[in-house]
Amino acid sequence: MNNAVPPAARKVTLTDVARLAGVSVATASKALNGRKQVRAETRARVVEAAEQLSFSPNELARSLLADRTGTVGLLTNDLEGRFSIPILMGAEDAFGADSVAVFLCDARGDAIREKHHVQALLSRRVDGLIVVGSRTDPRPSLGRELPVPVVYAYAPSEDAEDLSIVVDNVGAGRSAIDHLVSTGRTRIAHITGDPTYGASQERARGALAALGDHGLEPAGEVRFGSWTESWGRAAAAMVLGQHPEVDAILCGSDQVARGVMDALREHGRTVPDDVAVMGFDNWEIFTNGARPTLTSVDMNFERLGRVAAHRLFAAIDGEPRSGIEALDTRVVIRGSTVPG
Amino acid sequence: MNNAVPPAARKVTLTDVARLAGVSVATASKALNGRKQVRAETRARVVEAAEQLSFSPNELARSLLADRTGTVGLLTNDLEGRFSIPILMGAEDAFGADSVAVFLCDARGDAIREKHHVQALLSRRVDGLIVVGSRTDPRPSLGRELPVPVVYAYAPSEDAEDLSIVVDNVGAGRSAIDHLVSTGRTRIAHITGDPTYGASQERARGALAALGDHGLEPAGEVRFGSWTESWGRAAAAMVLGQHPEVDAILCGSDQVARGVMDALREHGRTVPDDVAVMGFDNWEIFTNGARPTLTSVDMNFERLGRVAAHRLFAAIDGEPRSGIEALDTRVVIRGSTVPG
DNA sequence: AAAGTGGCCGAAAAGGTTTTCTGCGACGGT
DNA sequence: ACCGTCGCAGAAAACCTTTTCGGCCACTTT
Repeated sequence: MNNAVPPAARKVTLTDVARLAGVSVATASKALNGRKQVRAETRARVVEAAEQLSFSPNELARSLLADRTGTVGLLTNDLEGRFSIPILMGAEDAFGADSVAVFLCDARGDAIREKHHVQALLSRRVDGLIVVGSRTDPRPSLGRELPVPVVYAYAPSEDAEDLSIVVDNVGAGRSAIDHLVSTGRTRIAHITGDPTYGASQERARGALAALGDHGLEPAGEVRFGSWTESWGRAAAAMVLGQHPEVDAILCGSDQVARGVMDALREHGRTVPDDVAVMGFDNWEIFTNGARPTLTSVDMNFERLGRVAAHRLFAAIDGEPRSGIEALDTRVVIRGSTVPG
Repeated sequence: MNNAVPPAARKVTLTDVARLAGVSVATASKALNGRKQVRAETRARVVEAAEQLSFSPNELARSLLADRTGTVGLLTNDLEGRFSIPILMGAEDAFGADSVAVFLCDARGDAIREKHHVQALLSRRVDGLIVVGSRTDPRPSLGRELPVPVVYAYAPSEDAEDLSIVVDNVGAGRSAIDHLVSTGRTRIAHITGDPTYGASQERARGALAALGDHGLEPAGEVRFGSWTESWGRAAAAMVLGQHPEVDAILCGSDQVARGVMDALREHGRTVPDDVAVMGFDNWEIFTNGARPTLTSVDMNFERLGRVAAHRLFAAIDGEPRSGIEALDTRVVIRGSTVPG
């Protein structure tokens, strides 16, 4: 009947344990940490005392000596965002395994606030930082002179000496086209989102390159707009008007794809038989709600977070890297490109 | 040309500052902390020395003395979830203002992992905890004997002695009906999600109560299913078959509402002229993508996070509360209930 | 029996900061 | 000229843990 959560973990210190066990603090410390310099019987007494008092060592004091705190800072810029969260989960996952705690900060895209947070994290002596961007476009470096390693995730640092882990958007565009072509499509249009986003440009570049490799011409220019369903509807209507022969539409995001599918249905085209549709991001609330369910390119954000965390570990352990590491993506095939 | 981020923040300690300023560490400390026991000229010298070395005080050492660390733990159970994130943002927001850092932990719904995380947080001497649930249903308490205050957010604790901040789902159901009735609707159906969720039950209860208050009968039984678009489509078809006179459908979530709107369009009913549609959660990617845009009940999650953070502050400062505090919701009116 | 060996434990320092208390010099008042 | 006061600076303790080093004892070896 011992409580898992101690009644008074507050003030109980190693000194108390030592006193109860009738030994010195030094011995108590060694006993609890498995050092070899202590007799089995003594160790048992100390362990029992510690349990009885539900002793929990003060990590602050421990960190002060070790100058390793076992904490890292996770600096994000859009906590509400579609991208930060899975990355954050992956990182939390990779860290959480061992005894690392994660400080979460949201700078909300404000450079001032970001500097402030970095300072606060440094004063808490984090062992490292992961900086998560909200767009794939390069972002300013935190600087080379930080006392701890930094890994940039999703949005790369402008400084090539920093280490950045990003998604291969060009490759994602290529693999999307490859998939569509492999299902026999040849008259492919591309409707995407905000042209100021690096992601839309890179995906389009990859898609066009792959079309070229297959000896195909795109069905009309790439259509940039916004990352919304309504743009998808509008653009799809335009494509159907100008290129009625179209047999596949690659969409810059799942939301755009939803709009496109709506418009296709209203124009009497069936998916995937008349026209195949495909999105990016594999946001399941969109892909699985669609009729038919939506094929999409998964950006593997969680893996990105995990990789970033591992690279940070390596850097903390003295194995720094630099440059941009692009992770590949994966096509998740559903009903919108291959029949039922 | 001084770098905002110091070249060697790593090892510079108060002792270094004191030496450079030609004073003792005690005086340096007092100078930097604005204590009154130091001459203005001396203070200036210390401050200058600190800046020159870009000194950043070691919070660990400081916390060790103060037994306030200025950190709190945020324990969530679905980091990917729709609910945790805004709550987390609100909390981060409320904390971040001052100099509080947030430890983020995701227990992934596993009680063992949760205990583990609590222990880890306590050993890092957090000043308090916020526990965010993934469903509105009550969850087991962490126990009364924790050495720090705890606030439960979204999912209340089973122990009434704990303090829980939740959303008023019953009130949300009522206000939804009130809105529909105020737009002249009288034949109202309710299609909602998973019946095992407290949220669906409570919203339904509130909706039925409000209907009664207005002297109205619901158009058929409440239809429970799942929180998906496809359920919305299926249920809407059933409602139209059995109650063709229906002039409004209240949906248990925005996703369900999207499905319902799809089905209505396919059955030739226009929204909102023939049938008004309304959702819960005000998830903007769904509400704004819909045609017409979707009226929804906003659960004010961010405010919930902020309130939880403030209550935690109060508790840390010695003003604990207990019981369940329900926050009200707010109807966001869009095109699906009132013509554009 | 003296010297050496090994096992076990405790004293003390270290880590960086804040706070309390003591001390020292200058100054005003008588 | 002496005493008390005041302003300012420094020494030291405190927070909690880990680690190094020295010491003690019992035992083995010659």
